[in-house]
Amino acid sequence: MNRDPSRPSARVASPTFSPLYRQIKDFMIRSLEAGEWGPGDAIPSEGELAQRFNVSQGTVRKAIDEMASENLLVRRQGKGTFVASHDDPRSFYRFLRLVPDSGEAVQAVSVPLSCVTRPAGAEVAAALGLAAGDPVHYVERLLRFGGDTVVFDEIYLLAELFPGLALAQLSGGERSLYSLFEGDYGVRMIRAEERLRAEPAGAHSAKLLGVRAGDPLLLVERTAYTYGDKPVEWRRGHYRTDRFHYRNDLG
Amino acid sequence: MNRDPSRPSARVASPTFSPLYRQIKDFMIRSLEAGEWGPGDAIPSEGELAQRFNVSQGTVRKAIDEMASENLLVRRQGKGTFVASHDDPRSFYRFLRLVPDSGEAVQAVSVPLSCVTRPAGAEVAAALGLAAGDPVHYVERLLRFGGDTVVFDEIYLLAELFPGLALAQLSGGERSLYSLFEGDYGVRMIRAEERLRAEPAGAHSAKLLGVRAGDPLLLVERTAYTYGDKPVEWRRGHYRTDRFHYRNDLG
DNA sequence: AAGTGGTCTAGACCACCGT
DNA sequence: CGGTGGTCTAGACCACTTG
Repeated sequence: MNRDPSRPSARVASPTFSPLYRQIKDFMIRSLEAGEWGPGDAIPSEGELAQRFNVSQGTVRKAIDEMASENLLVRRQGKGTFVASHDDPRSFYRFLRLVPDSGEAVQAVSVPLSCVTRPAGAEVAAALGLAAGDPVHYVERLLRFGGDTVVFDEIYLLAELFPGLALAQLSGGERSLYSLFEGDYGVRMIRAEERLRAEPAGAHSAKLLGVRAGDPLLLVERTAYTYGDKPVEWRRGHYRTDRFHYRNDLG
Repeated sequence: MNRDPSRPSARVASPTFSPLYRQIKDFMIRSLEAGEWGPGDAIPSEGELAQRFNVSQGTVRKAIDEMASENLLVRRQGKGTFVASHDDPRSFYRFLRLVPDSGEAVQAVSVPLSCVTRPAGAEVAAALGLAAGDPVHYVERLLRFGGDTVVFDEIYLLAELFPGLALAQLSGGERSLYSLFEGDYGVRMIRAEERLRAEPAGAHSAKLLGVRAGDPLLLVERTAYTYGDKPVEWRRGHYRTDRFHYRNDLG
């Protein structure tokens, strides 16, 4: 990694200075982005990476530490370090904050209703960094928790990243959508921003969720990003919150 | 810190094993809890702590790293490490996720309406770990953003921790409540859990927020904790979300 | 037993901050 | 300038997992 053996602390002389471990981290993120290591795979051991980059193990360690804290990698003592995957139950509920008011968590089941490709409207285009009219997939689906229909989602996806997406493939049922996107299209959701509001139920939402039009619903708008902070999905979720609530921890 | 100089990696032989840096962290948290270092104060330098605990600087560093990532301490390069404070603008908005839909953040102003002491109801007692009937302070207040009244809060506080709390002291205006609690009563809020729902506005909320009864509001119930995960505050916030929204990042 | 991540040390130098 | 945190090294040993 551009090191001069004669000066242990030498760094790349560059206008945009950054510490060694961060350069290594960036390099590794680029490797993830390029698909060199796929979700669930083990990456090389710390020792091997240290040799490869010609730095000490502690420096590699610090790079991996940061990536693990950003949920890009998962460390498992005695086994190795692995690329995070939405299949892993550990990171399964990272993007679903809805929990039942009382009692144990029930498995969420996704019920896709429709899937079409159409030109993006102004709002969707802005959220996804597209021009109005660019093609997006539009998916409607419900989320059920043991018989209760709790969420109605309207989901917009960059069409170019999900070629041929159709209703049939979305019927994974218990598999999360992000797990499916990751496995079938190699698109990994890294982080998301959500905006929450209260809204009166529209006629369509009310019917699907079994409430009266005008009843209060929790509106959750989400933009999800892959590597490189590229927005890939925008969704509008309508949540029924009489028996479930959205849980958030302020650390 | 119970080390044996003849064995560099020696640890305390104890049934509840934990690494050295974690023991040091726990010790420092107890020091914070005991008020040895107050909010805003500088703690001793890494080198001095290393000497005091008879460990290497790297070990102290790792303890401090964790505490900094939990927002208990704040590092400032070249200056030192400081006890986090709600006065610090950096951690000012850590517990307020409400932001205007568009445009820049406006300073929030707190308008206290009432402050009384009364016995806790069942729900409040459960949230605060009290017996029903134990005394709590009950505070009503509004949150205004540049003329807009956006939030109506009903706040319950452990009475024993805030002796003599009265309406007059709450009129800090631009100071956050948590900053006031920390400065006037030495009670520092460390973390909080929130539960979000949509609710129809009640008559009281509707009047205060300038909406019609039955209009959808965002209901935010929060339990806030001090050191030792001790619940200290429970509040129910009614948020008007037509021009503001609750922002959440899923990392 | 071999391989991995996790902890700990001792010491060096760098970057930033105040005086 | 001296003091602080920030980076980096080289090497040791511990704890966990697998064969």
